[in-house]
Amino acid sequence: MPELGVRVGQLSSEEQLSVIIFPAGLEFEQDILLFKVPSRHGAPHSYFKDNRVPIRPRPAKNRTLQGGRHPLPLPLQPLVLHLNPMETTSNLLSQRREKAEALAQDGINLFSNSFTAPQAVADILPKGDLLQAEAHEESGTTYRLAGRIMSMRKFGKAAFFHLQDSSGRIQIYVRRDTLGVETFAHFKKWDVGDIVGVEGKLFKTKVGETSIVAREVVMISKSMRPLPEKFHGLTDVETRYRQRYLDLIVNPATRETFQKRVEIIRLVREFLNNRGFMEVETPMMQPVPGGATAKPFKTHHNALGMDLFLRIAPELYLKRLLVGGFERVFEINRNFRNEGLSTRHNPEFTMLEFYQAYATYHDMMDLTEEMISWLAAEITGSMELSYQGTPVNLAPPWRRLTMDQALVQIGGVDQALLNDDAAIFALVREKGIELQPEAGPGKAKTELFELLVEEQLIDPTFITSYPTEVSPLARRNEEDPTVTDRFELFITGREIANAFSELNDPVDQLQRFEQQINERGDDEEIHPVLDHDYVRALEYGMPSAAGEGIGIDRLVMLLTDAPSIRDVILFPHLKPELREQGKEEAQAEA
RNA sequence: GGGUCGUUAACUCAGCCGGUAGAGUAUCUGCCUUUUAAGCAGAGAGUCGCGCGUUCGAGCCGCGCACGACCCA
Repeated sequence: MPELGVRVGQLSSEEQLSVIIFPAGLEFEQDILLFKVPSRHGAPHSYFKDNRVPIRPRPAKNRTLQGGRHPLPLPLQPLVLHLNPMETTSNLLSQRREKAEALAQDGINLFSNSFTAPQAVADILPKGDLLQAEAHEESGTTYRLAGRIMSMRKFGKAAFFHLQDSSGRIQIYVRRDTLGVETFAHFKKWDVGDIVGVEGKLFKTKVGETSIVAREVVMISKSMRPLPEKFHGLTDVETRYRQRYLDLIVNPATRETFQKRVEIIRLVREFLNNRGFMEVETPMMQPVPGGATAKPFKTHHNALGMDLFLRIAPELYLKRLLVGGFERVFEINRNFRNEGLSTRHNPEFTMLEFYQAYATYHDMMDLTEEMISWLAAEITGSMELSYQGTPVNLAPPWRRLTMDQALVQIGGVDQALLNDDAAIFALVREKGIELQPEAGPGKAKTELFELLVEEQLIDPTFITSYPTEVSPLARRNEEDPTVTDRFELFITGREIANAFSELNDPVDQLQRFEQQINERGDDEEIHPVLDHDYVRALEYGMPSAAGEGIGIDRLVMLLTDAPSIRDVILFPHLKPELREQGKEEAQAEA
């Protein structure tokens, strides 16, 4: 077996990178060449197509491969292969391109802008409507539809396809003797995935499917890529998240989920507007990230020469509006937290916050119960639903427990321990929870609650009387200052809402901010900075008030039975996938 | 951050003990004017995620990396 040398040669054309293969040590007069597409990874990839032995030269210009490793059955005589780039790159994409070019050469506009004002499929085909038309017979008015071809059954001189628009799907019947020979010939180059316009009358097929027999068909946008398979669809979750447009095209359930999401947010606005709340917009970029304890994203404003933070909560701005005299305000917008990702956490998520003057957290509980049970009925048609196989009953009234009651009744903690700080710390250690040294008994109780109780709260449950220690912005309870007038709402073991009677005593607020900073001051990532302006605002006087935050994404998950927050966010954050980028660029170059 | 699993044709997936990469759909060619997972006949299509190693030989074994899913922290 001869030794072989492989050398990366020069581009023989714009599209071909040639690789010269020659038996090492042999004299030869003619280059032996080989081909294939340049890779964007730097190293050209090539292989010897005839015998399928891969050769992978490195970017390093010359490299000798050991003979024994690569038993290439190369002839000792020089060999010249001429490979046509069109042949070697033949694939689905180029086939579509060729088809499109053929249509274009026949004068067909592949991206026509002239088919306007179509009707909606749903207007023609209301659900359950049985058409009056007799089978096999055209009747009624002419309809005009536009949408994407989702399936295609071609015959020699006729075809059926399904057209999908944002409202639904309808079958279209195409015949050569209706369209004319020329148009039908063009039509036969249409593919699943193309966006087209159709005009024609209704009829019923043999098996009774209401369809439209096309009198006219127009190409609106030629698709250059094949859609995922019709039967199994697109199931790869990574592709579904990265290429959400594809997911939306082929998976009706995805479309429904996001339609429901939009509807939920619309209904929330309606609910609050009807109760006199006004929607406001407060800064997403804040010089002092406040209103929650979380790691913020940092950015920089060049002209002002200052760092800004994407907000972790709108709370402090909304309460400034209470000071300003807007007595009922709400905001639905994104919050950003620079923390881990999970099935329940996305770095940006949508939060509803609302504030009502002259109200208490008890009013918020009533309002929340009413709003969410109403939403469920509107969206799912029932207050009893199933989340990931677990039945959940949202019908009011909802259970209300203090944290201590929940620890005893659900967590199985001995009532006697609750007023004994030492015993609580002992139990925490016994459960293997690690606490910061400065953590007090309130923090310890909260940790126990999260461990022992939280995930068992399936049906909606308000947990009240949160320790003051873990509630820096909430008003103290007037009878027991160690707890606050606060609740969190849990459904399916997850926190859905957090609300409290607002702290409006500027002296108390300043002290709590200072205490927070003393505890967290060394944590640069949390950036605890005292918001002096907020304290100043309180000094002017803020009405007594209650406020609440509801995680919209988690609420949508609940009402759409979505297992992951990524299923209810159109474009969830993913790490960039280099391989895909490479493919795209290679294709763009080709 | 740790563990488990996954990554093979455009899509959905097989691939045994390490021995020339397979199917269905999609695509292409031919036939086909009521089909609907249309049908019949034929054909083409692969960087087996990436890299290194072991081996005469790696989709398969080892190590590392990337991306994703789930669980844990």
